[in-house]
Amino acid sequence: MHEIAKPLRQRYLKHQSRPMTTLAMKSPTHSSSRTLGMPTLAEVAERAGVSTITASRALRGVATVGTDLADRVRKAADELGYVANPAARTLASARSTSVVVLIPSLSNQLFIEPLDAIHEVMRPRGIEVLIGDYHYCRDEEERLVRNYLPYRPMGMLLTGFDRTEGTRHLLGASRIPCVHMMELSSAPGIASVGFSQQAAGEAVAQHLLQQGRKRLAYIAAQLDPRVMQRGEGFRRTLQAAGVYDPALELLHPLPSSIGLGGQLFRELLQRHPDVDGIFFCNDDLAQGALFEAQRGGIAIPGRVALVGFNDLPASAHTVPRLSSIHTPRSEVGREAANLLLKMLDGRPAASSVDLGFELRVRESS
Amino acid sequence: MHEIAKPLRQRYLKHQSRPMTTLAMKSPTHSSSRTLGMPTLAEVAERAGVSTITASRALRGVATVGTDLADRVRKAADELGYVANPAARTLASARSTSVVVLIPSLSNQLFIEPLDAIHEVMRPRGIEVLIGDYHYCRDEEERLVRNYLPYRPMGMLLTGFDRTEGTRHLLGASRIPCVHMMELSSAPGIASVGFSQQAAGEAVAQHLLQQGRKRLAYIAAQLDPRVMQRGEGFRRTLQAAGVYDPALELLHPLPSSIGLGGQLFRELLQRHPDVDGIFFCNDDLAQGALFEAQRGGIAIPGRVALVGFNDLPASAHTVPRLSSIHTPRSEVGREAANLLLKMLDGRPAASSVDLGFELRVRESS
DNA sequence: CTGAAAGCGCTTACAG
DNA sequence: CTGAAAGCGCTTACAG
Repeated sequence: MHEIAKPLRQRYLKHQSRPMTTLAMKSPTHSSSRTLGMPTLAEVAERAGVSTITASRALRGVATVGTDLADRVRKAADELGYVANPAARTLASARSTSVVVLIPSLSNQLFIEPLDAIHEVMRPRGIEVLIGDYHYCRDEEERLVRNYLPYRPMGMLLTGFDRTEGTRHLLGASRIPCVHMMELSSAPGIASVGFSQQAAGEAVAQHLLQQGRKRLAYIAAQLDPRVMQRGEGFRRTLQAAGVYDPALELLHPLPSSIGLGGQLFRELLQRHPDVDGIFFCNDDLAQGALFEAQRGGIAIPGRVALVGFNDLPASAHTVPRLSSIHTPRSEVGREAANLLLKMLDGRPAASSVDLGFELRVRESS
Repeated sequence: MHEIAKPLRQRYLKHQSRPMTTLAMKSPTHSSSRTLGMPTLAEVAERAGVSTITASRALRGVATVGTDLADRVRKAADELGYVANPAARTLASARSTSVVVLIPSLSNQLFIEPLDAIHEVMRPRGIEVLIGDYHYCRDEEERLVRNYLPYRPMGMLLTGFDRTEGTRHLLGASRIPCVHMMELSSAPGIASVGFSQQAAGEAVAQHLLQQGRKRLAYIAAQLDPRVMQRGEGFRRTLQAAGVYDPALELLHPLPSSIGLGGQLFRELLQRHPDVDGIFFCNDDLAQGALFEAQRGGIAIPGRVALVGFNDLPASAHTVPRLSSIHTPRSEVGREAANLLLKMLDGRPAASSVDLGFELRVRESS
């Protein structure tokens, strides 16, 4: 379609034909493609009657500039609608204003909330956030790190600790400050914000045990490190209580979903009709089980108690309402971002922030 | 402007005075804070025994470089682990490799899918995507545009057409190629990828009418332009059928949610017990109504038929399964990204891509 | 096909 | 407190 291609070409010509208007006396010969027609620092400086360095300092709020001069510069910048060119700034200062966030999946609602929260703290500070989705693949994470490193991000926000040696090495060599989200590390010098996945699994097991349940199952999907840690906590508690049965662990590698939850629930009950309590690694699985139970006339929690994880929005509303572990996902993002900012400022900061979790017992258990 | 010309000329002299030494003997005095310790193009060029321009061209795949030379350069770059400095590249070429995506809300699941799809097409091409969440606020969108413009993005992906005069003006003056998502425009020169929101509303009304329903309501929240367009299509069809009753429109300004859906459903039935069909502007509202009906013993679709919008993941699984308009959200993102890429390449492209929608009749209607 | 020159728009480092 | 000089690491524009 010509109607698109044409305008683009014409636009380019337009640029060439109006160089003087904005840029006072810049030599017209090469103001075409290299110049962007935007006011530069030099123009601001000229208008304010100061040098470019002074203008630069005034605009950055460097204290050494006299208030009167600074005012003049700011006024000139305003009048011109000046905004600093980030590329020039980054090149000259060898310091970018971006932060990279690496998450296992953009399509998993779970990571949107921290991501959103990170945006909320970074954007108002003029920091861009570059997002990397590595699709739960460590090699892809390494590739992302390699691709983003040249951008010299001020810092990185990573998910968990499970990465390749290569990634670890790249990150270490780059000396870029990193904060790890969702899991906790006690290692000194490793910044992390999250909660204990294992303790959460233990809490669910204890709760179910207290309800007098004995045949307890774990249904999980995706099987990332955090899912396994939850399972570990659950398992240990059952073992300690002497009711652990490995046959009641149903682990599926596919992403968790409502549909998969229903399916795994059916399979489990078919094979082990005596199961009386199930812990799901994520609420969507549990919700699927809930719907499936309703269709099959299986009483919840009468015959089987169900407990989910993450407390997704629907869980407080299903029939029956789903018991779940509420996880502080937005808080993790916000605090991780704040922690990174503190580290960048050289301000004192805890290296490990445990935000905890909360078991919300509702109607399904 | 003299203070600009001067330094430049002098810089030129400096360049001349240390042309060959390039990096091998970089004066150690200033390799501290300004230099990043990463290999530069000049180092690659030196190692390959060519000029920096040739190295630059070879690495960018510019055809004019001899294959032998190009190979040498690539080899040198590999050995050095060279990656171009994006800031320098952007500054020199006045062309960035970023694309800005502006969405009304990051916390609304609806916009994650297009965003994800955009990432999937842009990232592999080395294009960064900068995300702007304007919280359904036009003024905030304008602020975002103002803040992102200096980054000189190659293009912008916008949501819908409802924006301030200021935003429109900024965008127009910047001449940055834009693609609009979710809604369609027939205006020439305006690129859009989406579907007809109004037609979708009409389709729901027709479906409900065909089921013999007569007292039809519209329950909506958030009330963004697309929600209103759906309502408009719904309303018109009811009017044409002579069954429109304005009292059966329940519009709520808060974000849509499951909880709100349940509440509005209850209110509506209380005030108008004879309602026999409801169209919800989003599935979460409809799901909330479904749960509420179940709790209140209201037969669905026996007493009231329910139809949602967007076909969110849970809708195919609820009891009863929810009828809904399936919208091509990922496709919108993917096609919008592809369209933008085509425009940037000057390749022919349709200016308006209608991806349609699909009414999925399940058990609730 | 290849390169010497010039420059992109800033900031750092050094003086005064 | 202010500024002249130098440079960040690339690419464009012009020659040959």
